[in-house]
Amino acid sequence: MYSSLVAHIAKFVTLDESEKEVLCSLLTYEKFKKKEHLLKEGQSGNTQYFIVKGCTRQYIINEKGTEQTLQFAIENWWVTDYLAFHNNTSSQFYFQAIENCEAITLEKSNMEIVLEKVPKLEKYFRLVLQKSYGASQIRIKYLFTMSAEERYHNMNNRFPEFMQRVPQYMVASYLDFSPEFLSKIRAGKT
Amino acid sequence: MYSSLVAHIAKFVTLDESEKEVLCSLLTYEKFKKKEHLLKEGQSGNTQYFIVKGCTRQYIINEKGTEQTLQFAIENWWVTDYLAFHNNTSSQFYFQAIENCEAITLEKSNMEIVLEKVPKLEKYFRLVLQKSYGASQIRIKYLFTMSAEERYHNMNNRFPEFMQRVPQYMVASYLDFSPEFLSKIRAGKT
DNA sequence: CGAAAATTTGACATGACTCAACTGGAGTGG
DNA sequence: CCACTCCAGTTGAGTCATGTCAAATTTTCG
Repeated sequence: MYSSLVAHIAKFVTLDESEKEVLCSLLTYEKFKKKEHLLKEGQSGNTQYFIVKGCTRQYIINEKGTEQTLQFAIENWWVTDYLAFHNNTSSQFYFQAIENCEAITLEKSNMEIVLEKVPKLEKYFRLVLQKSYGASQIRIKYLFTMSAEERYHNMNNRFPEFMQRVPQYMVASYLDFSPEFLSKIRAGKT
Repeated sequence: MYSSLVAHIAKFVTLDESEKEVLCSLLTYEKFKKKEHLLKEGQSGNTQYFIVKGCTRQYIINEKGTEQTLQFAIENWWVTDYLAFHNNTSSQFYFQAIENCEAITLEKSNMEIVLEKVPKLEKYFRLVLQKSYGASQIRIKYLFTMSAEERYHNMNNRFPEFMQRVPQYMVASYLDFSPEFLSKIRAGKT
Protein backbone atom coordinates (compact mmCIF):
# COMPACT_ATOMS: atom_id res chain seq x y z
CA MET A 1 0.00 0.00 0.00
CA TYR A 2 2.78 2.41 0.85
CA SER A 3 5.35 0.75 -1.36
CA SER A 4 5.62 3.60 -3.84
CA LEU A 5 6.59 6.00 -1.09
CA VAL A 6 9.00 3.52 0.42
CA ALA A 7 10.57 3.08 -3.01
CA HIS A 8 10.84 6.82 -3.44
CA ILE A 9 12.52 7.22 -0.09
CA ALA A 10 14.96 4.47 -0.99
CA LYS A 11 16.32 6.67 -3.76
CA PHE A 12 17.58 9.08 -1.12
CA VAL A 13 18.19 7.18 2.12
CA THR A 14 18.20 3.55 3.23
CA LEU A 15 15.67 2.45 5.82
CA ASP A 16 15.65 -0.87 7.62
CA GLU A 17 12.49 -2.89 8.12
CA SER A 18 11.61 -1.57 11.55
CA GLU A 19 12.00 2.01 10.38
CA LYS A 20 9.70 1.34 7.48
CA GLU A 21 7.14 -0.04 9.89
CA VAL A 22 7.24 3.01 12.09
CA LEU A 23 6.77 5.21 9.08
CA CYS A 24 3.91 3.21 7.61
CA SER A 25 2.07 3.13 10.92
CA LEU A 26 1.78 6.91 10.74
CA LEU A 27 0.56 7.23 7.18
CA THR A 28 -2.91 7.01 5.73
CA TYR A 29 -4.03 6.30 2.22
CA GLU A 30 -6.71 8.27 0.45
CA LYS A 31 -8.35 8.18 -2.93
CA PHE A 32 -9.69 11.24 -4.66
CA LYS A 33 -12.03 11.29 -7.60
CA LYS A 34 -11.35 13.65 -10.45
CA LYS A 35 -12.26 17.21 -9.38
CA GLU A 36 -12.25 16.33 -5.69
CA HIS A 37 -10.10 18.46 -3.41
CA LEU A 38 -7.26 17.17 -1.33
CA LEU A 39 -7.11 20.48 0.49
CA LYS A 40 -9.08 23.68 0.17
CA GLU A 41 -8.26 27.29 0.82
CA GLY A 42 -9.01 28.11 4.43
CA GLN A 43 -8.63 24.56 5.68
CA SER A 44 -5.82 23.73 8.01
CA GLY A 45 -2.66 23.10 6.03
CA ASN A 46 -1.41 20.53 8.52
CA THR A 47 -1.08 17.61 6.10
CA GLN A 48 1.11 16.85 3.17
CA TYR A 49 0.22 14.51 0.34
CA PHE A 50 2.41 12.17 -1.64
CA ILE A 51 0.90 11.50 -5.04
CA VAL A 52 0.94 7.78 -5.74
CA LYS A 53 -1.18 7.85 -8.84
CA GLY A 54 -2.85 10.53 -10.90
CA CYS A 55 -2.36 14.22 -11.27
CA THR A 56 -3.24 17.21 -9.11
CA ARG A 57 -3.07 20.95 -9.37
CA GLN A 58 -2.63 23.79 -6.94
CA TYR A 59 -4.82 26.80 -7.70
CA ILE A 60 -6.38 29.93 -6.30
CA ILE A 61 -9.48 31.91 -7.10
CA ASN A 62 -8.66 35.50 -7.91
CA GLU A 63 -10.76 38.59 -7.25
CA LYS A 64 -12.49 38.20 -10.61
CA GLY A 65 -13.65 34.79 -9.52
CA THR A 66 -11.58 32.82 -12.01
CA GLU A 67 -9.31 29.95 -11.10
CA GLN A 68 -5.59 30.23 -11.62
CA THR A 69 -3.46 27.13 -11.62
CA LEU A 70 -0.14 27.70 -9.92
CA GLN A 71 1.36 24.26 -10.01
CA PHE A 72 0.76 20.72 -11.21
CA ALA A 73 1.97 17.61 -9.46
CA ILE A 74 2.13 14.02 -10.60
CA GLU A 75 3.35 10.71 -9.27
CA ASN A 76 6.11 10.90 -6.64
CA TRP A 77 5.65 14.53 -5.71
CA TRP A 78 4.75 15.82 -2.27
CA VAL A 79 2.26 18.67 -2.21
CA THR A 80 0.86 21.08 0.33
CA ASP A 81 0.94 24.77 1.19
CA TYR A 82 4.33 24.73 2.85
CA LEU A 83 3.99 28.12 4.44
CA ALA A 84 0.77 27.01 6.11
CA PHE A 85 2.35 23.70 7.00
CA HIS A 86 5.34 25.47 8.48
CA ASN A 87 3.35 28.01 10.47
CA ASN A 88 0.32 25.90 11.40
CA THR A 89 -1.99 28.24 9.58
CA SER A 90 -4.69 27.59 7.03
CA SER A 91 -3.97 26.96 3.40
CA GLN A 92 -3.99 29.83 0.92
CA PHE A 93 -4.43 27.42 -1.97
CA TYR A 94 -6.73 24.78 -3.31
CA PHE A 95 -5.27 21.39 -4.19
CA GLN A 96 -7.45 19.40 -6.52
CA ALA A 97 -7.32 16.05 -8.28
CA ILE A 98 -7.54 16.52 -12.04
CA GLU A 99 -7.57 12.78 -12.60
CA ASN A 100 -8.66 10.05 -10.25
CA CYS A 101 -5.89 10.04 -7.72
CA GLU A 102 -4.38 8.04 -4.93
CA ALA A 103 -2.31 9.74 -2.31
CA ILE A 104 -0.46 8.95 0.86
CA THR A 105 -1.10 11.50 3.56
CA LEU A 106 1.17 12.54 6.38
CA GLU A 107 0.00 14.86 9.09
CA LYS A 108 2.41 17.34 10.54
CA SER A 109 2.09 15.89 14.05
CA ASN A 110 2.82 12.43 12.71
CA MET A 111 5.67 13.77 10.66
CA GLU A 112 7.21 15.13 13.82
CA ILE A 113 6.87 11.76 15.49
CA VAL A 114 8.39 9.84 12.64
CA LEU A 115 11.25 12.31 12.27
CA GLU A 116 11.95 11.81 15.95
CA LYS A 117 12.06 8.06 15.59
CA VAL A 118 13.65 7.86 12.17
CA PRO A 119 16.00 10.81 11.88
CA LYS A 120 17.22 9.62 8.49
CA LEU A 121 13.97 10.94 7.11
CA GLU A 122 15.08 14.47 7.89
CA LYS A 123 17.53 14.04 5.05
CA TYR A 124 14.85 12.66 2.76
CA PHE A 125 12.52 15.57 3.32
CA ARG A 126 15.32 18.06 3.12
CA LEU A 127 16.27 16.72 -0.30
CA VAL A 128 12.67 16.67 -1.48
CA LEU A 129 12.26 20.29 -0.46
CA GLN A 130 15.57 21.29 -1.95
CA LYS A 131 14.45 19.89 -5.27
CA SER A 132 11.01 21.48 -5.07
CA TYR A 133 12.46 24.83 -4.20
CA GLY A 134 14.92 24.57 -7.07
CA ALA A 135 12.06 23.79 -9.44
CA SER A 136 10.19 26.80 -8.14
CA GLN A 137 13.18 29.06 -8.77
CA ILE A 138 13.34 27.87 -12.37
CA ARG A 139 9.63 28.37 -12.82
CA ILE A 140 9.99 32.00 -11.80
CA LYS A 141 12.88 32.35 -14.24
CA TYR A 142 10.71 31.08 -17.09
CA LEU A 143 7.85 33.38 -16.16
CA PHE A 144 10.23 36.31 -16.27
CA THR A 145 12.20 35.64 -19.40
CA MET A 146 9.75 34.15 -21.84
CA SER A 147 6.80 35.60 -23.69
CA ALA A 148 3.47 33.86 -23.35
CA GLU A 149 3.93 32.07 -26.63
CA GLU A 150 7.44 30.95 -25.73
CA ARG A 151 6.24 29.59 -22.43
CA TYR A 152 3.66 27.52 -24.25
CA HIS A 153 6.12 26.06 -26.75
CA ASN A 154 8.67 25.45 -24.03
CA MET A 155 6.16 23.49 -22.01
CA ASN A 156 4.97 21.62 -25.06
CA ASN A 157 8.50 20.55 -25.88
CA ARG A 158 9.43 19.56 -22.38
CA PHE A 159 6.23 17.76 -21.37
CA PRO A 160 4.36 16.68 -24.49
CA GLU A 161 2.67 13.71 -22.81
CA PHE A 162 1.62 15.84 -19.90
CA MET A 163 -0.11 18.35 -22.17
CA GLN A 164 -2.42 15.57 -23.32
CA ARG A 165 -3.47 14.78 -19.77
CA VAL A 166 -4.54 18.27 -18.77
CA PRO A 167 -7.32 20.57 -20.03
CA GLN A 168 -6.09 23.58 -21.94
CA TYR A 169 -7.66 26.14 -19.69
CA MET A 170 -5.58 24.87 -16.79
CA VAL A 171 -2.41 24.99 -18.84
CA ALA A 172 -3.28 28.52 -19.93
CA SER A 173 -3.65 29.74 -16.36
CA TYR A 174 -0.51 27.85 -15.30
CA LEU A 175 1.40 29.74 -17.98
CA ASP A 176 -0.32 32.96 -16.92
CA PHE A 177 -2.42 33.87 -19.92
CA SER A 178 -6.01 33.47 -21.05
CA PRO A 179 -7.51 30.31 -22.57
CA GLU A 180 -8.49 32.31 -25.63
CA PHE A 181 -4.91 33.30 -26.17
CA LEU A 182 -3.74 29.71 -25.93
CA SER A 183 -6.29 28.79 -28.52
CA LYS A 184 -4.88 31.42 -30.83
CA ILE A 185 -1.34 30.21 -30.36
CA ARG A 186 -2.43 26.73 -31.35
CA ALA A 187 -4.29 28.01 -34.37
CA GLY A 188 -1.26 29.94 -35.56
CA LYS A 189 1.05 26.96 -35.48
CA THR A 190 0.20 23.41 -34.54
CA MET B 1 32.58 35.21 13.66
CA TYR B 2 29.94 32.61 13.03
CA SER B 3 27.73 33.64 15.90
CA SER B 4 24.89 34.96 13.78
CA LEU B 5 24.52 31.62 12.07
CA VAL B 6 24.77 29.75 15.36
CA ALA B 7 22.07 32.02 16.74
CA HIS B 8 19.88 31.41 13.74
CA ILE B 9 20.26 27.66 14.07
CA ALA B 10 19.35 27.90 17.74
CA LYS B 11 15.91 29.11 16.74
CA PHE B 12 15.27 25.70 15.20
CA VAL B 13 17.42 23.09 16.93
CA THR B 14 19.70 22.98 19.95
CA LEU B 15 23.37 22.24 19.41
CA ASP B 16 25.90 21.49 22.13
CA GLU B 17 29.35 23.02 22.16
CA SER B 18 31.15 20.23 20.37
CA GLU B 19 28.58 20.23 17.60
CA LYS B 20 28.99 23.94 17.15
CA GLU B 21 32.73 23.43 16.84
CA VAL B 22 32.36 20.80 14.16
CA LEU B 23 30.10 23.09 12.23
CA CYS B 24 32.28 26.15 12.51
CA SER B 25 35.36 24.23 11.43
CA LEU B 26 33.68 23.64 8.07
CA LEU B 27 32.55 27.18 7.37
CA THR B 28 34.33 30.10 5.82
CA TYR B 29 33.65 33.79 6.07
CA GLU B 30 33.68 36.12 3.10
CA LYS B 31 33.12 39.79 2.52
CA PHE B 32 31.72 41.20 -0.68
CA LYS B 33 31.84 44.81 -1.77
CA LYS B 34 28.73 46.39 -3.23
CA LYS B 35 28.26 45.09 -6.79
CA GLU B 36 30.58 42.12 -6.28
CA HIS B 37 29.26 38.67 -7.10
CA LEU B 38 28.94 35.85 -4.65
CA LEU B 39 28.22 33.46 -7.49
CA LYS B 40 27.93 33.92 -11.23
CA GLU B 41 25.98 32.14 -13.89
CA GLY B 42 28.03 29.25 -15.22
CA GLN B 43 30.08 28.83 -12.07
CA SER B 44 29.70 25.69 -10.05
CA GLY B 45 26.71 26.02 -7.74
CA ASN B 46 28.34 23.91 -5.06
CA THR B 47 28.23 26.48 -2.26
CA GLN B 48 25.49 28.10 -0.28
CA TYR B 49 25.76 31.47 1.41
CA PHE B 50 24.28 32.64 4.68
CA ILE B 51 23.90 36.42 4.66
CA VAL B 52 25.26 37.85 7.90
CA LYS B 53 25.10 41.47 6.91
CA GLY B 54 23.93 43.39 3.91
CA CYS B 55 21.67 42.62 1.03
CA THR B 56 22.00 40.52 -2.11
CA ARG B 57 19.98 39.82 -5.17
CA GLN B 58 19.60 36.89 -7.52
CA TYR B 59 19.33 37.87 -11.18
CA ILE B 60 19.69 36.70 -14.73
CA ILE B 61 20.52 38.41 -17.99
CA ASN B 62 17.81 37.89 -20.57
CA GLU B 63 18.19 37.62 -24.33
CA LYS B 64 17.84 41.38 -24.69
CA GLY B 65 20.84 41.79 -22.45
CA THR B 66 19.00 43.36 -19.54
CA GLU B 67 19.22 42.18 -15.98
CA GLN B 68 16.19 40.78 -14.23
CA THR B 69 16.15 40.48 -10.49
CA LEU B 70 14.42 37.32 -9.37
CA GLN B 71 14.95 37.48 -5.64
CA PHE B 72 16.43 39.58 -2.89
CA ALA B 73 17.95 38.25 0.29
CA ILE B 74 18.94 39.96 3.51
CA GLU B 75 20.32 39.01 6.87
CA ASN B 76 19.65 35.43 7.99
CA TRP B 77 18.75 34.01 4.60
CA TRP B 78 20.57 31.23 2.84
CA VAL B 79 21.02 31.69 -0.88
CA THR B 80 22.19 29.66 -3.84
CA ASP B 81 20.86 28.04 -6.99
CA TYR B 82 19.35 25.03 -5.29
CA LEU B 83 18.81 23.06 -8.46
CA ALA B 84 22.49 23.42 -9.29
CA PHE B 85 23.40 22.69 -5.70
CA HIS B 86 21.23 19.59 -5.74
CA ASN B 87 22.46 18.26 -9.07
CA ASN B 88 26.10 19.40 -8.91
CA THR B 89 25.67 21.52 -11.98
CA SER B 90 26.56 25.12 -12.70
CA SER B 91 24.45 28.02 -11.55
CA GLN B 92 21.81 29.45 -13.85
CA PHE B 93 21.76 32.67 -11.85
CA TYR B 94 23.93 35.52 -10.72
CA PHE B 95 24.04 36.36 -7.02
CA GLN B 96 25.30 39.84 -6.33
CA ALA B 97 25.88 42.03 -3.30
CA ILE B 98 23.85 45.22 -3.58
CA GLU B 99 25.32 46.57 -0.37
CA ASN B 100 28.62 45.73 1.23
CA CYS B 101 28.01 42.25 2.53
CA GLU B 102 29.34 39.63 4.84
CA ALA B 103 28.42 36.03 4.31
CA ILE B 104 29.13 32.63 5.76
CA THR B 105 29.80 30.05 3.09
CA LEU B 106 29.18 26.35 3.22
CA GLU B 107 30.33 24.06 0.46
CA LYS B 108 28.20 21.11 -0.47
CA SER B 109 30.96 18.62 0.38
CA ASN B 110 31.37 20.21 3.80
CA MET B 111 27.64 20.29 4.25
CA GLU B 112 27.56 16.55 3.71
CA ILE B 113 30.27 16.07 6.30
CA VAL B 114 28.62 18.22 8.90
CA LEU B 115 25.23 16.60 8.32
CA GLU B 116 26.90 13.25 8.88
CA LYS B 117 28.42 14.36 12.16
CA VAL B 118 25.58 16.58 13.36
CA PRO B 119 22.36 15.01 12.10
CA LYS B 120 20.30 17.58 13.96
CA LEU B 121 21.24 20.00 11.23
CA GLU B 122 19.20 17.99 8.76
CA LYS B 123 16.20 19.33 10.57
CA TYR B 124 17.54 22.86 10.51
CA PHE B 125 18.11 22.84 6.76
CA ARG B 126 14.84 21.11 6.13
CA LEU B 127 13.01 23.87 7.97
CA VAL B 128 14.97 26.58 6.20
CA LEU B 129 14.08 25.08 2.84
CA GLN B 130 10.48 24.54 3.84
CA LYS B 131 10.21 28.21 4.62
CA SER B 132 12.00 29.32 1.47
CA TYR B 133 9.84 27.11 -0.68
CA GLY B 134 6.73 28.45 1.00
CA ALA B 135 7.88 31.99 0.31
CA SER B 136 8.46 31.09 -3.30
CA GLN B 137 4.94 29.68 -3.62
CA ILE B 138 3.51 32.93 -2.31
CA ARG B 139 5.67 34.97 -4.64
CA ILE B 140 4.23 33.10 -7.60
CA LYS B 141 0.76 33.72 -6.23
CA TYR B 142 1.39 37.46 -6.10
CA LEU B 143 2.82 37.51 -9.62
CA PHE B 144 -0.31 35.80 -10.85
CA THR B 145 -3.02 37.65 -9.03
CA MET B 146 -1.88 41.24 -8.92
CA SER B 147 -1.42 43.86 -11.59
CA ALA B 148 1.93 45.56 -11.86
CA GLU B 149 0.70 48.52 -9.86
CA GLU B 150 -0.77 46.34 -7.14
CA ARG B 151 2.47 44.42 -6.83
CA TYR B 152 4.30 47.68 -6.29
CA HIS B 153 1.94 48.94 -3.62
CA ASN B 154 1.86 45.57 -1.93
CA MET B 155 5.62 45.50 -1.70
CA ASN B 156 5.73 49.08 -0.55
CA ASN B 157 3.31 48.33 2.26
CA ARG B 158 4.98 45.15 3.38
CA PHE B 159 8.62 46.24 3.17
CA PRO B 160 8.81 50.03 3.34
CA GLU B 161 12.31 50.08 4.87
CA PHE B 162 13.56 47.64 2.31
CA MET B 163 12.39 49.81 -0.57
CA GLN B 164 14.73 52.54 0.67
CA ARG B 165 17.72 50.22 0.54
CA VAL B 166 17.35 49.09 -3.04
CA PRO B 167 17.55 50.97 -6.36
CA GLN B 168 14.25 51.32 -8.15
CA TYR B 169 15.32 49.60 -11.30
CA MET B 170 16.01 46.43 -9.35
CA VAL B 171 12.64 46.61 -7.66
CA ALA B 172 11.01 47.12 -11.05
CA SER B 173 12.58 44.02 -12.51
CA TYR B 174 11.81 42.04 -9.35
CA LEU B 175 8.17 42.96 -9.77
CA ASP B 176 8.42 42.14 -13.47
CA PHE B 177 7.89 45.48 -15.16
CA SER B 178 10.03 48.24 -16.62
CA PRO B 179 11.75 50.97 -14.59
CA GLU B 180 9.87 53.58 -16.59
CA PHE B 181 6.62 52.06 -15.54
CA LEU B 182 7.59 52.13 -11.89
CA SER B 183 8.43 55.77 -12.27
CA LYS B 184 4.96 56.41 -13.66
CA ILE B 185 3.28 54.58 -10.81
CA ARG B 186 5.14 56.76 -8.35
CA ALA B 187 4.24 59.91 -10.21
CA GLY B 188 0.55 59.01 -10.20
CA LYS B 189 0.40 58.54 -6.47
CA THR B 190 3.08 59.06 -3.89
C1' DC C 1 -29.36 12.08 -26.45
C1' DG C 2 -29.00 16.35 -24.21
C1' DA C 3 -26.81 19.58 -21.12
C1' DA C 4 -22.84 21.44 -19.52
C1' DA C 5 -18.12 22.35 -20.14
C1' DA C 6 -14.23 23.34 -23.06
C1' DT C 7 -12.40 25.37 -27.08
C1' DT C 8 -12.35 28.43 -30.99
C1' DT C 9 -12.96 32.74 -33.40
C1' DG C 10 -13.37 37.68 -34.13
C1' DA C 11 -13.77 42.57 -32.81
C1' DC C 12 -12.18 45.65 -29.87
C1' DA C 13 -9.71 47.51 -25.65
C1' DT C 14 -5.72 48.42 -22.77
C1' DG C 15 -1.79 47.70 -19.64
C1' DA C 16 2.64 47.83 -19.99
C1' DC C 17 6.72 48.27 -23.11
C1' DT C 18 10.10 50.70 -26.04
C1' DC C 19 12.62 54.44 -27.34
C1' DA C 20 14.40 58.77 -26.93
C1' DA C 21 15.08 62.95 -24.72
C1' DC C 22 15.62 65.32 -20.48
C1' DT C 23 16.74 66.09 -15.32
C1' DG C 24 19.15 65.55 -11.25
C1' DG C 25 22.37 63.75 -7.98
C1' DA C 26 26.67 61.16 -6.72
C1' DG C 27 31.34 60.30 -7.49
C1' DT C 28 35.78 61.37 -9.20
C1' DG C 29 39.76 63.74 -10.21
C1' DG C 30 42.13 67.86 -11.30
C1' DC D 1 35.63 72.56 -4.28
C1' DC D 2 34.34 73.05 -8.89
C1' DA D 3 33.47 70.79 -13.38
C1' DC D 4 32.49 66.77 -15.68
C1' DT D 5 30.75 62.41 -16.27
C1' DC D 6 27.78 58.82 -15.53
C1' DC D 7 24.09 56.43 -13.86
C1' DA D 8 19.36 56.48 -11.97
C1' DG D 9 15.10 58.30 -12.44
C1' DT D 10 11.42 60.86 -15.04
C1' DT D 11 8.40 62.09 -18.87
C1' DG D 12 5.92 61.70 -23.24
C1' DA D 13 4.62 59.60 -27.70
C1' DG D 14 3.70 55.73 -30.16
C1' DT D 15 3.16 50.63 -30.29
C1' DC D 16 2.12 45.85 -29.38
C1' DA D 17 1.22 41.73 -26.84
C1' DT D 18 -2.23 39.99 -24.56
C1' DG D 19 -6.74 40.68 -22.34
C1' DT D 20 -11.92 41.00 -22.49
C1' DC D 21 -16.32 39.94 -24.08
C1' DA D 22 -19.61 37.62 -26.77
C1' DA D 23 -21.01 34.33 -29.97
C1' DA D 24 -20.33 30.04 -32.43
C1' DT D 25 -18.67 25.35 -32.32
C1' DT D 26 -17.02 21.11 -30.50
C1' DT D 27 -16.29 17.79 -26.93
C1' DT D 28 -17.39 15.42 -22.76
C1' DC D 29 -20.05 12.70 -19.99
C1' DG D 30 -24.14 11.62 -17.16
